[in-house]
Amino acid sequence: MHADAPQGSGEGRSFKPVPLNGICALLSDKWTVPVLWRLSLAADHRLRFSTLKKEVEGITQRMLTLTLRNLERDGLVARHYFPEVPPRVEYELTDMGIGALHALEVFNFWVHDNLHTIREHRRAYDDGRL
Amino acid sequence: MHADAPQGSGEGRSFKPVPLNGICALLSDKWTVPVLWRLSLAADHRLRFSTLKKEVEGITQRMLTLTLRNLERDGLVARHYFPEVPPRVEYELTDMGIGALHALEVFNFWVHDNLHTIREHRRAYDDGRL
DNA sequence: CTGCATCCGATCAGATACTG
DNA sequence: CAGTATCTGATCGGATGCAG
Repeated sequence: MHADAPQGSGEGRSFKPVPLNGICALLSDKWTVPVLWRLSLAADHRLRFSTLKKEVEGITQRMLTLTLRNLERDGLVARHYFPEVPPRVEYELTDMGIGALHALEVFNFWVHDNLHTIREHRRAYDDGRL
Repeated sequence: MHADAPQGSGEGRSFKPVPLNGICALLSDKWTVPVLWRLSLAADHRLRFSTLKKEVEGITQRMLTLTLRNLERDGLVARHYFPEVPPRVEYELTDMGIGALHALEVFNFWVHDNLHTIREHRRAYDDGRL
């Protein structure tokens, strides 16, 4: 556990000052997390393009293609092409992709726990602004 | 520990399907994490506007203002105004702000551990594309 | 089925100038 | 010092049409 890391005191692991920028951009891409998430729910972490398009709420074909390209480029997703007719393509979550999702779990829980409070803050703030 | 959460099996905590969207947007705002981070490094989690502007690498006045407004609105940062001449304003990380940063630690470590691998994947992918 | 190309409106973010 | 206002180029993302 590294519950106190921000202070940078000796915790066995030297704490690098926000390397988040750059790679973090990947996960702020609006569709990357939903896509990774949907893949993680599949039995073998594999889904076809068309399935993803259907089941990732609201994504367009263009955005799904771009998102998958970036994820493939970064090694979070593997692309499997089957030259049949009609063609079939499956996308598979790699081990690193699974790791990324796991690394976001704690944050996910935090959001879940604090969503209500944040919403209230927003309402209070907006009320004072009218 | 909830190392297996994505499958949604009973782990004591019901796993909500990606509530990340919406609030997650906050933290994908490019400047929010750097600003929160810089505040967390201050002795009492407080810094003046001008200090932040100087020490958050590359941020413009406009973006700093907007970022701080959003963080204040969400309750992650508190604004303290001192009506002196010249005016002074301090921004303080709230407990919730500290919590948000902690919730991102695991991801931060993941990025640190995988940055090199991701870069290599990118290079390999880009080479194949020329 | 999968995916690329194009057009186009909406939003983002930098630079600059001005105020209490 | 700590903002606000405006202008503007860049990027994002949706819609549509076409191709292997």
